[in-house]
Amino acid sequence: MSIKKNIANKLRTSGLRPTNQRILIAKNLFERDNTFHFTVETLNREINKNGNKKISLATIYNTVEAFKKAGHLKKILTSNTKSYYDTNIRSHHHFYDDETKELTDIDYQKVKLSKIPNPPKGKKIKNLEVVISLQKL
Amino acid sequence: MSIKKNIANKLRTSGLRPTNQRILIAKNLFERDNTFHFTVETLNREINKNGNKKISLATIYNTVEAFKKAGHLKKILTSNTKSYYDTNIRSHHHFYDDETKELTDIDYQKVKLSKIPNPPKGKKIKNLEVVISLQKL
DNA sequence: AGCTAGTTTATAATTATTCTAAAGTGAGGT
DNA sequence: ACCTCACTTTAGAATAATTATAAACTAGCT
Repeated sequence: MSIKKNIANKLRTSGLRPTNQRILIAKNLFERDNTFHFTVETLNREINKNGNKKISLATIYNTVEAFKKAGHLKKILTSNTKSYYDTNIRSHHHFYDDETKELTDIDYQKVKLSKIPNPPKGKKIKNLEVVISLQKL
Repeated sequence: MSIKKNIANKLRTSGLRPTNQRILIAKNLFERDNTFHFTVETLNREINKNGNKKISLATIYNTVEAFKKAGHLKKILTSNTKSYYDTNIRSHHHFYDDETKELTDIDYQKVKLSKIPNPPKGKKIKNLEVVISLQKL
């Protein structure tokens, strides 16, 4: 099956109509060897770089949000004012370099929590993330 | 010594000239029984609520940033597009309720990490924070 | 092929933050 | 107490990130 058909099916099973824009964005996000950390801005740049037909920024915002809702993307915690997303949706942790604003994954097995608190009543834990902020030596 | 004098000295020793605005903001932030989680918006509302003379938003931004630099405030990690600050500067962790955008402290001893990664070379760890995102049961 | 609800688009609107440059003020010296 | 001046504050403009609007487009039916 072609990549395009493959992606289209993935979208369909997520309840998302496989439009050309969504397929193109999905191809850019998910057909990668490594996980991808991005903002709407960098994703847009990436798409244009590959010589594709330009996609409206609003569509990129909508699509990224739709992919997040469908569970294909995760929002990353930062102390920044713009939103970062991650194609790695497994529970995992990050280094965050405050100077360069660069995010890198931390290997899952490199962090071990021996104790975590109970959630407040009426709530359950949706996600647990460790962020280690870095600075120059 | 009066509260005002006390705050003025704290500011002076941080290299910040104790202006009326800074003293008023500091009073609102640090003369509390509990730690305070806030955004510039909520802080501004708080100040106005107490019947004080209005402070320019730009000043609040400047002051909060200056207090952060001086080590009196910490920026909190969220998946939000606006900046949250915390008057609790000790290393500690948070619950973050994605629906209500509410932040609460997690008792330091309620989280234990038994393993953390080495920082990348050339970098050292500035801060480590665990954020537990919550959702409705 | 035609219909329709879901999608995309350019653009406007909104929100959060930073910049600017003029007016105000704390603190040291007189 | 008064001067001076570097540091602050201020209103408003500028910028940046995101969301809303409403007209045009299109995937997936029949």
